[in-house]
Amino acid sequence: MDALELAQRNREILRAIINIFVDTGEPVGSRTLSKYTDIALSPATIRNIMSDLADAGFLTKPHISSGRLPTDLGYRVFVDDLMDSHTLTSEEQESMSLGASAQAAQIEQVLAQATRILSELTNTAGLVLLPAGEQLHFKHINFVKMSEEKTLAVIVSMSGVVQNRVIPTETPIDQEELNRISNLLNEEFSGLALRDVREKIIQKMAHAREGLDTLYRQALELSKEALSESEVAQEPLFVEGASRVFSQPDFATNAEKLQSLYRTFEEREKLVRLLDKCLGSSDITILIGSENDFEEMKDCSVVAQRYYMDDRPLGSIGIIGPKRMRYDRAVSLVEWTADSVSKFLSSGKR
Amino acid sequence: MDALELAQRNREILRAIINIFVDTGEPVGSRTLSKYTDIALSPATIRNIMSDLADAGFLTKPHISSGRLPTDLGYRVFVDDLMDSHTLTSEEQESMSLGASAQAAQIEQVLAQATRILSELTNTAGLVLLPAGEQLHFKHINFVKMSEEKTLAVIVSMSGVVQNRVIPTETPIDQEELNRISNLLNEEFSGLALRDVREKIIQKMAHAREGLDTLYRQALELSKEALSESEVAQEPLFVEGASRVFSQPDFATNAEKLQSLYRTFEEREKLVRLLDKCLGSSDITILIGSENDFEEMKDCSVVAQRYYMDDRPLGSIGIIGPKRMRYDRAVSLVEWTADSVSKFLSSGKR
DNA sequence: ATTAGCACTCCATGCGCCGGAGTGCCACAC
DNA sequence: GTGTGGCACTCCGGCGCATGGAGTGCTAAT
Repeated sequence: MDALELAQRNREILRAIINIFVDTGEPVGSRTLSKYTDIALSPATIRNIMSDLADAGFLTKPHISSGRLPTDLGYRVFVDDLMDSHTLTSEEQESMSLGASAQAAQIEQVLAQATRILSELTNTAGLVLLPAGEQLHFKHINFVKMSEEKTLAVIVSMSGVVQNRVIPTETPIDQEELNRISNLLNEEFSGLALRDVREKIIQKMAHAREGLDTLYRQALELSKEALSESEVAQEPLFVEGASRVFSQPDFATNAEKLQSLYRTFEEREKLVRLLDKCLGSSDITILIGSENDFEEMKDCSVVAQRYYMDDRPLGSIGIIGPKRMRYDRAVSLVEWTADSVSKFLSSGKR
Repeated sequence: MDALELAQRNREILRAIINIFVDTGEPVGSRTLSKYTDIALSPATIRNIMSDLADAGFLTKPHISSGRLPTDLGYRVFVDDLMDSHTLTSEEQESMSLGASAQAAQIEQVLAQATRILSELTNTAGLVLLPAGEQLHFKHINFVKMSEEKTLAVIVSMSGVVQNRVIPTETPIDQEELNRISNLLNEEFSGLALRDVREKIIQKMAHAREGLDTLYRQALELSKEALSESEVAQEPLFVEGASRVFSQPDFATNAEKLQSLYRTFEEREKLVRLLDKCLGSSDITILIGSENDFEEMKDCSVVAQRYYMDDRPLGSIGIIGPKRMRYDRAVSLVEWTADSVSKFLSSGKR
């Protein structure tokens, strides 16, 4: 029998073991299994099967004479093949309704709220990657003279994300002129992807070096600076409820791991990378344990999904929690959240 | 002998005990004290003095037969009267130089960087309260039409803080008109404190209900919404290096306390309140243990100081760490940081 | 007033013991 | 050959106990 096409019975047992382990956190023994499930087999038989499953790499045991628990691979086949799909209670669905209060809110606040709720419902850390870089489309730009040497650029994207950047200016430009420049740019670039705007600007600047009037050249100069890719000011990620992960019994014991986990959450950079990976796939992404490539998160899993504005993917939203989690619930809730957010952001406005 | 005017010798011993305890984290015994300090007294004598200091409320002991450690009150007299002032190394001073790279940065980034460095140098959590509310002065406002029902207001303050807010609009206003409104407001209100702007608007609206032309009335209407106090969108606080606090040996053992500490740092609201309290005093503020009124932070101390822009206090910057900290260093570093930031923000621009 | 000495307390550590849970394997039954 | 009962073995975790070290408080002597 091939490892991947397990006999139905073996699959059943693997499923039961994972369900119990997720519930209790204790390694599962053969007696427990024969007693507390409807599997009509003796412990001895179950032991044999468990041994097979262990040989196939789906189960492991912390000590030579203890019960079994799933490996990353075990979890993987579980989520891929064995998992029941979880249906959300109507309460759960309702608590995610981004109604009323969100109506007059900025996109950031809506996303933050959705993430907070997601974190609460799953008892894990909620994450959301904000629209940035490639995903942004130009809506409006505005320059404010802060001092003789500094100009502030405020860029509003179609999705409602606002970015600011300070631009050092060698020759002072007065506010009047800045206003005219803003108008010029707003007419010309409205609706384009930021990257296209960048390209266009560079093209124009290269194309007609002198032919343009000074105002227009200044406009290009400024906007090039304002839109430069490097060093985005905004933090592109919100994290909500990280403490929920820290206090999971799976971690709370191990001070070492705990610390590197803190730091990972604090630096955020690795979290960004994980969510960014999810942004690449239209399906829900599940990364189990070492499947995310960060050593210090090898006991964590990520479940994340893209959200959209009018069918254009903007960013991703999801959770990170202990490997031992209710994947069925997590998947449903993340999907539901991403859906709710997408609906909210898209034209119908719910 | 009054408790508050201790004999010089007793003060010396209290100082020594606190210094040693801060160093080692272990309760200090009489033998240690007579051995490792230049106090020329026998352990027995020291025991008597320690007993006096304990009676006066400056020392306590975790167990009946263990060494002594300072109470909150003990720390208090220490920082008020006994502490040597710490002089920063030139390295420390230099690492806080907010030079070059910060030149083209927004105020938020400068503050964040200063806080990060402060956190590193003190090995505690760095906090900074951003300018908000009362502290902000109107520089520039700008409206962007997001959709038929939503207008985005972008408010830039003199200090360079940018705030956004979404305003629901019942009757759509087109961008042209919004631009004119922006210009109107910018001319009228430039330089005023936001609160004064608010007041002025309300006055004007009450004063001449009908006499005004529609554009002007719309302008007032919109700006009133945009400047409304309630629910500031921005998070008014940055926290850097919170993990440094979590991993202090003083906490790492106690899972209970640790958890409520996580949450406190995550909610941030209490931290905001603490820093806000510091904003009220021109002196450096030190809150030891229960002196901050939050149960879950009774093992933490706060050291914070205001920072200024051109002699106007904008916000406060400081640290929060375990009660058992090097107060002398903390004070010097916080003062130095607040100073550096103030200098940076003020007219000379360093 | 200071100090030496002594009895006492308390904590942390190490050790041995034991019970419980579980495995692996062997031999037996169907 | 597939499933099962039985048995020996392993390992963890909790408990009791002894021990040593650090430190105090008190008393009596200087």
